[in-house]
Amino acid sequence: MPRKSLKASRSEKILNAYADCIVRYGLEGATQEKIAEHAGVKRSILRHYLGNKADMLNALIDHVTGKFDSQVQSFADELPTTNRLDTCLEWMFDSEYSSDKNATLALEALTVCAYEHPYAREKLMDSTKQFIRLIQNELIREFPNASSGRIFDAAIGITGIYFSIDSLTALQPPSEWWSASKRAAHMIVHSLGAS
Amino acid sequence: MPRKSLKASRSEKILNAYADCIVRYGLEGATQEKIAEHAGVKRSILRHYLGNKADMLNALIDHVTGKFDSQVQSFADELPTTNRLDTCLEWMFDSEYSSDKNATLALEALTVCAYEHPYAREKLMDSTKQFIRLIQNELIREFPNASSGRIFDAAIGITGIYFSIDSLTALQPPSEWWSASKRAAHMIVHSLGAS
DNA sequence: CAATAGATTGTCTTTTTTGACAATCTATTG
DNA sequence: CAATAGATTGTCAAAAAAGACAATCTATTG
Repeated sequence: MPRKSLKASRSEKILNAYADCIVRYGLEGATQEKIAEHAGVKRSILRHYLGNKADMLNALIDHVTGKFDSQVQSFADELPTTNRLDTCLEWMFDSEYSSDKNATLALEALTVCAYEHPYAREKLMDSTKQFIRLIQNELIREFPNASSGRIFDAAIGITGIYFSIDSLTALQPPSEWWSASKRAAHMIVHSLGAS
Repeated sequence: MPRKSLKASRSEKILNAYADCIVRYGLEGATQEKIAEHAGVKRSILRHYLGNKADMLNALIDHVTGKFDSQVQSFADELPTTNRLDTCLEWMFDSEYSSDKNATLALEALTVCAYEHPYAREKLMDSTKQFIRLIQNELIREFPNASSGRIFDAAIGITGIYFSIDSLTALQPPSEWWSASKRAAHMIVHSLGAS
């Protein structure tokens, strides 16, 4: 009888706009006005679909972490059977291969609310761990004889380099910083081989 | 005849409070009210000493980058003559040795305004470069025969690992992540030695 | 077509944040 | 002590942001 709900698609569009805004203006700089403008809808719509400010933030946390997680998952699924580790680093540190860099940036932008927001802290931590685990798995596959400790250290290092150069995007670093980051990640990999 | 100005000391105190606030609440979440409360002064004082919102932001940019730069400088100055590189990594990745971690965190919190604020972008870029250069210098001292390219790659990697684990502070990562980061940095160093 | 449930728009109020400035207090020096 | 220049406080107005809700429009189905 009624008309079919647009809640799913509208919420998706709004939350994507929200994520874009926190990357550009910061978490508290992402006002409802700006979000609505980015999403191309009226501000009243935000409330209609996502509730008040606190509700929206919770939805955003789920959205951003969920999006990141699924991207990590498909990233892993699409890795080839051979040369996986090199391909992995290639994709991570080459902008041309990036499906949607904003997922990582939004994740980082959210961390500022972790102090006051335990739920955000947990989810962000989980997503971070999952990404580290992805790197761990690829390292294990390549170096089955390396100790789990060294594998973990390497995974933390490579992940850190990636997060770092990614968050530096706002400063518009020269492209050499990206290639240097990639080579630094390779250094860690080689160090694993020379155990 | 007049009374002596407190501008320097008051501005310092206020800007430190401002920096603390952007670390905790984000750049746009750091309202004048909160800054004043953290600094233990009335809000009117902020305007008296530092002008309006835009003026305060500019002052903050100078303050944060200046503080970071001077800490990097004294960090370099205090390094011993022997075993410099190891000590360097020790200080970077051990919370007990950290003089004031907030300097790096404030730097990172400021990057969100780099999109709209070219002046901030420049200064943040300069500070980042200076830090990278510090690492480069220590690497060169330890590995004078390594190519400058590999030195740079390693410096970018180590710096990235540091910035990354530092910014993860908000998520309260286990202390093992810090030690793992340190060992990852060492992996890069060792990789330089095995050229 | 008629009824329903949801979509969309518009407007108003309340709260938060910032801006502006007057008024008062206090240290310093001649 | 008296005058000065700066410190400090307090108050009000403007603007920005969020909250609330009524009114209207529209797709869907019996």
